Amino acid sequence: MVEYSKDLDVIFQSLADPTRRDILRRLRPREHTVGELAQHYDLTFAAVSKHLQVLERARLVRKRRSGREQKVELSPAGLGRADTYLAQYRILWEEKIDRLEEFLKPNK
Amino acid sequence: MVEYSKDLDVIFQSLADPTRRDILRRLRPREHTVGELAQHYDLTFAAVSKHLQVLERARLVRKRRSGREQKVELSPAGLGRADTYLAQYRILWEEKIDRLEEFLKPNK
DNA sequence: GCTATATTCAACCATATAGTTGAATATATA
DNA sequence: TATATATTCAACTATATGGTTGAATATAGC
Repeated sequence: MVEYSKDLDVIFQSLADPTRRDILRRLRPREHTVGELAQHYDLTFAAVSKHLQVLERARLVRKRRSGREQKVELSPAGLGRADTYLAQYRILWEEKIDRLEEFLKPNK
Repeated sequence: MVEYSKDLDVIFQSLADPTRRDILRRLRPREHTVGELAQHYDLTFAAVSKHLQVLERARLVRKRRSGREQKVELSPAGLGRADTYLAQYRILWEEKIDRLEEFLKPNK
């Protein structure tokens, strides 16, 4: 009865947390190690590590080992999936905004 | 320390539930009453009503009373906000896909 | 091999969330 | 006004989530 798409559950759930969104923001320009990321938050290392696991399950980030560190980078998979989902609704709200602009336009 | 944006918390939290995404899908072509929506789910009326409250707080839907019914329709506000957020990352994953296409292209 | 550094795992706790049931409210109609 | 229909509210329950602490694992370097 419900179009059940577990991947969207996990992706949107991941995006619903401000610390996780902040991690994504930091990863935008470049990859970071887990430790580098952890420094910026008033949380335990373990808590940040768990946030990264959540982001990884959602395929919003990827990790790869580099010596004793783990390098974390953005992954386009999850972000693309979320974006594709919202694209279904994009026409709707763009058209509403168009109508608003039309309404605000003085004349012609 | 964290770019805290409560509206995105609420919007993505709303989108993380399959029943709520299904409700949005049903509202795409036209508005529905709460009762019409509730019919489609194996949940109590109250449960569906609560899902709608969550969607409303996220400004993903709007309700307006019409006699003893409540008409529910999509609201562009929340959807637009989520879409704008993801747009920051769109370049990233589109460029990754471009690179993939480039890689797959036979030659030239 | 021993020790330090980087990260994860396991167990636990508090709070939030999705669901229920039954009562309350709002409106339409006889 | 009384009754039926549509919806929400309140109280409660079970499970999920975000956090902690302390132990475990993996790798680097002496």
